[in-house]
Amino acid sequence: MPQDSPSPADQADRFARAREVQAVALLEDYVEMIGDLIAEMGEARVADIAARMGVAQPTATKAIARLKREGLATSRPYRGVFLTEAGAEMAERVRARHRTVVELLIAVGVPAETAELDAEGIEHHVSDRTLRAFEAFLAAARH
Amino acid sequence: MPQDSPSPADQADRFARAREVQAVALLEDYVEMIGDLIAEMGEARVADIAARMGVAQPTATKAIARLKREGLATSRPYRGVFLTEAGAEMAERVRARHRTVVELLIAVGVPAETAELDAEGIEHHVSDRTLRAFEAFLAAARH
DNA sequence: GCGAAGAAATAGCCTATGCTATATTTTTCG
DNA sequence: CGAAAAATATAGCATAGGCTATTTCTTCGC
Repeated sequence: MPQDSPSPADQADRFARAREVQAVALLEDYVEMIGDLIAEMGEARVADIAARMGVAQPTATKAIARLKREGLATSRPYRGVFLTEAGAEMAERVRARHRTVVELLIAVGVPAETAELDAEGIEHHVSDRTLRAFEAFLAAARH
Repeated sequence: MPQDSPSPADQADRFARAREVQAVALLEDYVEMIGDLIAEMGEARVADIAARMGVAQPTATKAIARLKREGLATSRPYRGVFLTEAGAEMAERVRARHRTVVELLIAVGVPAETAELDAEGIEHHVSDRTLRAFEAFLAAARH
């Protein structure tokens, strides 16, 4: 039997947090990818964004509209997509977190390929507190 | 520059997998919770399920309808909810995975409370391969 | 400079997951 | 036993995120 079963309210809070995280996860993925595309190719086109996200082009267009609504990106019709300052900041944070999660997984014995695959979903749920613990663990592991 | 940047197709596959995972995550959460409720209280009522999930009662009813559609649970109007064999099996698997994820997080230095909070979202993205790595790591850590 | 090709936007549809408000059924108790 | 209370179901709505089909705009090449 679990000796520390949480109260229903606590548990509800946990699920509520997981739901909130999930709501921003997509934004994070798009923002990071747009940052990648700009870094690699000089610009982020809707078609490339859609291809990398593995979605149809109108789906990407709709997501970009949401990014604009949330102040993370800008774009003009038939032109490329750009990140706002807030968007670029988010992209950098997400990229760093992704790297740390992959490294942590590898450090505890997950094969590199699997680590990449699982990190894509896991990273969004890694809180700042947990991220710091991961960094400390990795620093210690590196002596 | 990232020396191992994945092909757009590979990356799209990763996102596709993350999306699939997310689609079953809710089912897993409900099934696990229904299992908990039956174990603790002898039965799982819609109102209790809703309270623990932190959602309105009709939302829980709708989710239960989906569980029934997917062959994971059964129920009759105005009566409790029960798990099918498949549902019970899923509940056990999810519960074990949850425990392992929490333990792993704690083992790498995450505070217990934070571990519980983050595990709620992380667990769904932990593949079998990664779960086995976690178990091996924990076994080694315990000597 | 103009027509074809390509890229992006728009229209319209679907499912999942939330919600509130309201009906219905069951349970409880005076 | 019958009415009030509690539990559950249903109706109806919203948003997010998918899709295909179609329109509109830009770009390219002759």
